Order: sequence, then structure tokens, then C-alpha cells
Amino acid sequence: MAQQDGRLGQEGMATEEKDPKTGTAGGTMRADGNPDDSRGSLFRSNLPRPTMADVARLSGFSAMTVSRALKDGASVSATTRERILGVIEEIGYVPDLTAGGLSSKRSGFITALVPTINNSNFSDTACGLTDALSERGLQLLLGYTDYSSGREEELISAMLRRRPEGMILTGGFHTERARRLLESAAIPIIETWDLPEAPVDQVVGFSNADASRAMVHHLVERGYRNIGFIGGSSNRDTRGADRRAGYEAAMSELGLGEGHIITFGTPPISMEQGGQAIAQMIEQWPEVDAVICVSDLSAFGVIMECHRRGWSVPGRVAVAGFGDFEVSRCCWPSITTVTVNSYDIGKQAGELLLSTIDRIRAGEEVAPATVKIDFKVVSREST
Amino acid sequence: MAQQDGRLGQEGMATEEKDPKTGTAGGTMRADGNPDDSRGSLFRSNLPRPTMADVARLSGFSAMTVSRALKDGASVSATTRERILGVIEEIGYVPDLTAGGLSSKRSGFITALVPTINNSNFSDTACGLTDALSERGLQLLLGYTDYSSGREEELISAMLRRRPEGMILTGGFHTERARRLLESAAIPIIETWDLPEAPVDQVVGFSNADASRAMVHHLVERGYRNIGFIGGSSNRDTRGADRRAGYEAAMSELGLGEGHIITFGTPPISMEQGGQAIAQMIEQWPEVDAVICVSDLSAFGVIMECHRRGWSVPGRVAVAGFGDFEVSRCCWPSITTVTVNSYDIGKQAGELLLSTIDRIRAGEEVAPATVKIDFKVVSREST
DNA sequence: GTTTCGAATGTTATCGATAACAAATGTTGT
DNA sequence: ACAACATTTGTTATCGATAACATTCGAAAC
Repeated sequence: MAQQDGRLGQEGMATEEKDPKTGTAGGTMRADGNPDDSRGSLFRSNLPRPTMADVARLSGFSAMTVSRALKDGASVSATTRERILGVIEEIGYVPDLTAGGLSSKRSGFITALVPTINNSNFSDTACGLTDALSERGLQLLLGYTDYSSGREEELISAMLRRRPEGMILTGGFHTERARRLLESAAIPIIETWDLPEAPVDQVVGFSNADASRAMVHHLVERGYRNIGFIGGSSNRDTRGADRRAGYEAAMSELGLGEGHIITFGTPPISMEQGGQAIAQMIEQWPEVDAVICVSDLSAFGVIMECHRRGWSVPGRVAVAGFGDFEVSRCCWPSITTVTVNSYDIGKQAGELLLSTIDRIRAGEEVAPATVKIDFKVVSREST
Repeated sequence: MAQQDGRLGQEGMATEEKDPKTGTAGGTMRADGNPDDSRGSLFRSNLPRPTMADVARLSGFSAMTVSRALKDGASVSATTRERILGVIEEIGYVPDLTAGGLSSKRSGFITALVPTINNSNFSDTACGLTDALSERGLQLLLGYTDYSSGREEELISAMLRRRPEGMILTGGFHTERARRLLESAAIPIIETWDLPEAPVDQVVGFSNADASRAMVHHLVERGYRNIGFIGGSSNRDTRGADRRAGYEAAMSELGLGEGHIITFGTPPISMEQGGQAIAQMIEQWPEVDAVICVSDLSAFGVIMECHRRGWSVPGRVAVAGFGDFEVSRCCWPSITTVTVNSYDIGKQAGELLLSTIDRIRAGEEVAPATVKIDFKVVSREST
């Protein structure tokens, strides 16, 4: 009880001096530390934090009983639990999951790797995952690969050191070493946002090629024939490549020729790049009357560039996107797109992972499942 | 060496059957598992993974030497290290950071809490942080609070169980219990995106009120007088509230009256909500000739709604945003906004955290610093 | 009243690494 | 050649929790 005295000591919290003029319009980014104010940092001292043994001693029970009092289904009498929780509150004990995990061999982590978190599709998926996992007290270790399979490999290796109980990946392309690491990790893996031909384990996704194909059909139904495609230079973004492949396949199936493709920059291709791409497209193939963009963001860039150049959308050229980002719903004209429930991909992946973990732990043999997520072409003003 | 045999056994990876028609345009989100394919899941078996002791035995050295061979600055002979790394590669040993951290009392984690990851400002900050931290092998545990201080408190409590070596927070408002938890955690804390009056510890941010004030000045310089403000209903998003306060202060300082404020929905306020808000604004105060929006996203919604209604921007009404999102650069008219280097906030926070950790570990007394990040009004077509 | 059983609690070993100290080996200077 | 020291390696204790088994105690069953 004496142990933590002094650590929580009150420190003077000086009021910040204000300088309302600083930084008002002008100057480049600047940052200067001014260590001249006097918040105390005593609380950062390296005194040992209370452990379960401290709680045990102070409450008069054994450490094991304390441990049980903190678990849900454990057999502890109500009065005991109450007393223990009282002590915990009093001394501010915070359990150390690191130690617990080492002993129980359950880290409480799930790892998820996405290409980038700065894309509402993937961040929605991450939210779905978090929601599914947090119900069971699992934490999400999130990493982003920047669309690089090399970085993915590094991340997989780094994450596995935390002994995650499962891993969620985006897409079906991984380096050889990554696949080896995953296999010897011996944990459930779920690949998402894709339907890989040779999955590592389980899958929650959809066929990007089919979605793209569906969009071509939609445009053809509405009378467009000279349909172009705008995407990033591939081999990094395999989902983008699949969409392009689906476009090409559909064009040839429908006897509409080879199609017109502008590839541009490294993924994710930005709004600005979409604008540049449409200019190039129209210059090279003036007959193009519709374009499919690899994502809504580039589609939006296309439309804004058309505005600038006085090309009416969809009059001069129709524009379709992918992903149903908020901007495509809100912009004018609103953008025809392929909608996929990104949040749901995460939620389903999380739930599948949980049930798989449960079943493995129960000793069942789990046959890897593939959960197909529906997509849908949403027709809006831009086509 | 025999131990891990069989775990890496080759399993049949059956090719997925394809069904290209499924999901083509129509139907609501559906997901059905089809566990009828035959990927093997043998590799998921619960055999024990190799440990450092295994590496030690197979290489003929002690576990301690293996541990040193994996550290950077440790004294091991070149041949020894080579031999050990060979064994590690051969048996596929992956170190367990959990165990290492327990022993060394360094978890290798930093926690960051943001309001939402689905906002490029915060995800950029998260990227900056990751970049700063990964140089030192630290991993980021990311959580999102949904703009709720209650959820923040829960997350802080949950994250502290992982014994992070530092924590990055967004904003300066925290519950009492959260502050207590942070103090007794005795680790460096950095609050970002704000300049709190009573910081917990260190700060990397800017004054949202001042930024907003600067925007009012910008509009006034350009001749606007009836300036309105559109934001979310406050008390959750304190940065949004600060921006509103700065707006109100500037209006009254400049003798432009109390201003006209539309508050709308819970933050983050969306593009759609921005559209609804401007309609309400113009109906209620037709004399308004300029609006400042709490973020670029709502500003974009405003502009699109103006398009729809035939109100020219900036002719009928000028529009300003906040945050310099990509959409504001690319849309037409492009949006005048306040630009803040979000990535830099993360990078600086990460570096400050690292140096603080170093100095504390070296036994130095660290005076909490405040790093001010510059912001800048960027004038574009919408004003 | 004894037996039986189940709930509540305690004891000991262990998870997989690293710190701290100890020992062995090699190297340099005179 | 030998002290003095640096480099490399090994030993033991430990981090903070939980698993597995052992024990205690009281209530129900006969």
C-alpha cells in the first residue's frame, strides 16, 4: 500500500502561455520545442508498478485467486471478488497482459494488414474487424503495406513475433517467404477483398474481375460502346489489376474490341492522377464515350477535370468508379460505382476468425471456408 | 531438428471453383460460407513452435548467446552469429517478443489513439508516427475513440495492459479517470492536434481557435462580411468546438456581430450533412456571403449542394474548409482551407516520444515540451 | 454421523525470453 | 613470459501472470 505513494504526487500544471498571433497565415511548417514551461514530469519516474502479487498480499488472498477474480467464468465467492476488486481500485493495479499471455499462450492479438489505412474502404474494414474482435477482448494490431508485397513480408515477420492468434490479409498475392512464414505460424489466416486462386487458408472476399465485368455490362446496357479504363500501373495493386483484367475480358466477350487503357502512376491512384489520365485518354482516343476508373477517387478526379475542360458528364463521356466512397455519392454528378460493404468484410472476417479459433481450440478439424461478399453496381448520374 | 518436422508438411491447395455470375448487380449483401473446398489446414495444428532453447541446442551454444546473436550491438563472434542465424533460418525460428518484453521490461509498443482512422488527417498522422517509430523497431498499437471520451478512457485502460512505452493522444480533453490512469502509467504521453491549457505531459499541436480566427481574417480581407460557420454539435469534437470558438471570437473582435452558426449532427460531420447545413443556413440567414466549415469534407458537401441549387461559389456564397484534404485541392471550385501537415504531427510526435524515452532511460529529468505545428490558410477558388 | 461431492482457495511449475553476474578465452604491452 | 584487460560465452535468477494439480471446507445425501 505504501509502495505506490509518491508516484501519484500532485504536480503543478502551469497554464500554457498563449500566443494567438503565431502561425497565422504564412511561413512553412516549423516546429520548435519550448521546454520553458513547467508541467511536472515526476509521474514519469521509473518506480515499479503494482503487480498481482501486491494485490494478493494486500487483499489477503493468493495471486491465483486474484487472477480468478479478474476472469469471467471463474469460481470465486462474491465477497472475495469484491474485496479484491476493492484493493485493485485502491492501488491502481493494471494487469499485465504480456505476462498473462506468455503463461496462457494466448496473446490476445489479431493482426490485420491492409494496403493503406488512408482509404475509407480499408479503414471501414478495419473498423468492422475491431468491432468483431473487441467483443471477445481481442486487440487488433494494424499494419499497412503500401501496396508492396515486400513490405507485407516484413510486416508478417514482425507481427508474428507478437504471436497473434490469427491474421487478416488483404488480397491473395504474397511472396514465397511470406507464405512459408504464414504456414509455420500455424494460426488461422484470412485473405480478404479478393478470391485468390490458391488461398493460404480462409477467404472473405469477392471477385474484382467479375465486379469490373458487371460494370462493363451496365455501361453497354446504357448504350455506351467505346469504353475505356483508367487504372494504376499494376503488379502492385493486384485488385486493381484484376479489375482491369475483368474489363478486358468483358470487352472482348462482348465484341467491343481490345478496349482503351490508360495506366498511371503507382497505386493508390489519386484524384489528381485521374484528372491527368482522362485528358490523356480523350487525346489518344477521342471516340471514347465512357470510362471505368479503378476507384471512385480517380473517377472523381476525372469528373472534376471534365468540368474544367467543359466536357459534360455523362454527355461527352460517362464515368464509373469503384468502391462507393462518400465522395461518389455526394459529388455532382454523383458517380456510378460498384458498392461493396467494406465494413462487412471486416466484420465477417473477424467473426470467421473467432469461430475458427474456437473450433481449433475445441480440437475440431476446420475445413477452410470461403465467404463470398456480394457487390452491386449502383447506377447514378455520371452514366 | 526433428521437432518441427511434419508441421510444415505440404498440403493440397485445391483451386477454387469460380462462379463468375454470382453477385452481378442485384441482391443485398449476402455472405455464405461454402466449406466444401479442400484446402488443407494441417498447418494449423497446435504443435509447439521452436524456441530459443531449440536454437541453442541445435547450434551448440547457450540460449543467452542466441539472444545476443539476435541483438544489434551485442558481442558475439562473427562465426557464432553466422552459425546461429543458419540454424534459425533452417528451423524457422521466430523470436517471441512477448517473452522478451516481459524480461526486459520493454514492450516495444507505443499506443496511439485517434478519433477515427477513416479521416485522412488522422491516418496521415498515424503514418507519420509509424514511420518515426519503426526506425527503432517499435510497433504502433492504434485505437480509435469515435470522438468519445468514454471510449477513450476504455481504450487507455485496455492499452495500458500491454505496457506501452509511450502514448499518443488526440486532443486535450480526457476524463478524470483517464488522466489518473495516464499519470500512474508513468510513461511519456503526447497530446496532439491541439494546444491544451492543462496538458497531461508533452504536446505536439496547434491552436484550432487561432486557425479558425485566421480564416475569418482571410475572408474579411477578401471583402466578405456576413460570415457563417457550419460544424457538428460540439462537446464531443473539442477541436471542432475550438474552431467554432475561434470563429466567434474573431467575428466579435472585428465587430461583425455574433455570427451565424449551424450545428449539425455528431462529428465527424459528413459531406451530406454539409449539404443539408448550407441549405438551412441560407434559408435562415439569406444575407450570408461566406461560410467556414469545420472540415473540408463538409465544405465539399456545401459546394455540391450549391451546384445543385444553382448557387454559384464563391459568387453567391464563398466556402472555406479545414484540413486540406485531397478533395479540396481537386474539386471544382477548389476549396480555400487551412492546411496542417498531418503527417508531420505524427512524425514529430514520434520523434519527441523517442527522444523522451531515451532521456528518461538515461536518467535525465525531462521537462515536458510543447512543439507547435504551423498551419496556413491556403487561398483557392472557393473564396 | 459418516460419506460424498462440489465450490473456493492455495501451491508449484512454467511460459520464453533477458539481465546480471561469472567464467573462460584471447590479446596486448612491456 | 606474465600481468592486465577486452572479448566471447555460460549460468542463474527473474519478469508477471496462468495452468494444473492439491487442498480445504461446508453442505447435501444416505
